[in-house]
Amino acid sequence: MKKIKTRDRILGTSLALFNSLGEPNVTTLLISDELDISPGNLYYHFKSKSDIVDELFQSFEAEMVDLLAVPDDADISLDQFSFFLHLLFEAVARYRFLYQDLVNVLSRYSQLQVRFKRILAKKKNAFRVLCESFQSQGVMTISEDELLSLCEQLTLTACYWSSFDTLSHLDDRESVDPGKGVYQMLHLILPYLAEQEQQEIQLTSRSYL
Amino acid sequence: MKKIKTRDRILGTSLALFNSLGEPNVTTLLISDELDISPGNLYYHFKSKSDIVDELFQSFEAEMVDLLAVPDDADISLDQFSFFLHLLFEAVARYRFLYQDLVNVLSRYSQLQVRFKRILAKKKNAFRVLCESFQSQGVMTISEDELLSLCEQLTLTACYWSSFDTLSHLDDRESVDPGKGVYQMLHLILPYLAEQEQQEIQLTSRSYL
DNA sequence: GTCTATATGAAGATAGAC
DNA sequence: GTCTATCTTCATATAGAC
Repeated sequence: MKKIKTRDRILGTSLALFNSLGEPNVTTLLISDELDISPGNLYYHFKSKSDIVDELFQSFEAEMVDLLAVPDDADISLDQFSFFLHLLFEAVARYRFLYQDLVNVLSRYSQLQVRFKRILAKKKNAFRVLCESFQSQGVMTISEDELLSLCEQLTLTACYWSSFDTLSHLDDRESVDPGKGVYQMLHLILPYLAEQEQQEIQLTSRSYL
Repeated sequence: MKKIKTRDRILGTSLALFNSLGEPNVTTLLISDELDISPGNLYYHFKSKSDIVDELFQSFEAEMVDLLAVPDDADISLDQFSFFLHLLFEAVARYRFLYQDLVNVLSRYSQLQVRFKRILAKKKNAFRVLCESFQSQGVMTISEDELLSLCEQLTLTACYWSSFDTLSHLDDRESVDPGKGVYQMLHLILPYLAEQEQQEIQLTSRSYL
């Protein structure tokens, strides 16, 4: 029976509450209440609420940097791409409190702005690298203009899909299914794929619904 | 020299502040300060802050209902569609405070949830009707699955483009250019258009950048 | 209609005992 | 490490004079 450190319990509970209620609606009192510890105790471990947000963001950042380190020389298969999308949506969903009130969060924790933008740029770049890999394999045909627009669209969707999906069921905000997001993303690249791959994607993507 | 009623000045200034600073960051004190009136005066005209939000939402709702009343029997040209998108993005931009912190706003003003969802459904339906018009004119070819996915994507983009774009320049939040949003939207339908219309769209859409 | 003054309450944060 | 008690700040909102 391992005892989890209070510090880590605070982080875990904060993340869960942020995600389900929205970060601005979660007070330090609510966090400590949920953990059955005193507010004072919470402030013994973190000198401010923004320190909690900071540390959660750092985990998010680390996960994303790790995930988005896409090799730009290897040939990526569509299966690998789907898997990548799946991991991406799961990571975003795990930290969805950041995206749900993005403008608000970034304006109140302004030190996160630059770092968030950097992740966004990495994301867009990863999509570009992946699409270029598809192109060089002859699986994708697309003009430069359309490629830029597509990558922008993929990035937008990767950010906001889970928030958009949440709108459909604002009541229970606990569960998020990344499946539909992956489905949408695959359908974005679909028109630019070769005949055979289109059929392949249409089959596999359907399983995500 | 027409004198604008204080009540309307409150609405206008609130909207401007909400859009540029984010609704949660705008206090009633800030609004009255900006207007050089006393907080008490503000509360003479609106019994609570949520009444201001409510009334702004009502204007937004009215504009959207008006705009989204797309005739489902007429043939819509691509030019008309572009124009429609332009109006749509302008309307969304004018009330972008709603979208920037959507989850937060809808959770704190829960009476808006149902109404917002209704607008969202209308939006998606409008896109569907428009695409079906394109299909019946022989301008667009698309399968049922793809059409659903496309309409979802158009709706998502119509909601979040301006927030996404804002991320690129979080410093000056006053100006929003709907052009790039329209460009993205046109590129979403592009792959499903007939040869000739593709070229047409590529030309006109470029002018939006 | 508009003001000043003030009540109320909540959230973030600290001090000091155990 | 954890608690209780308390402080500060600030936002919403009201009362009553002009």
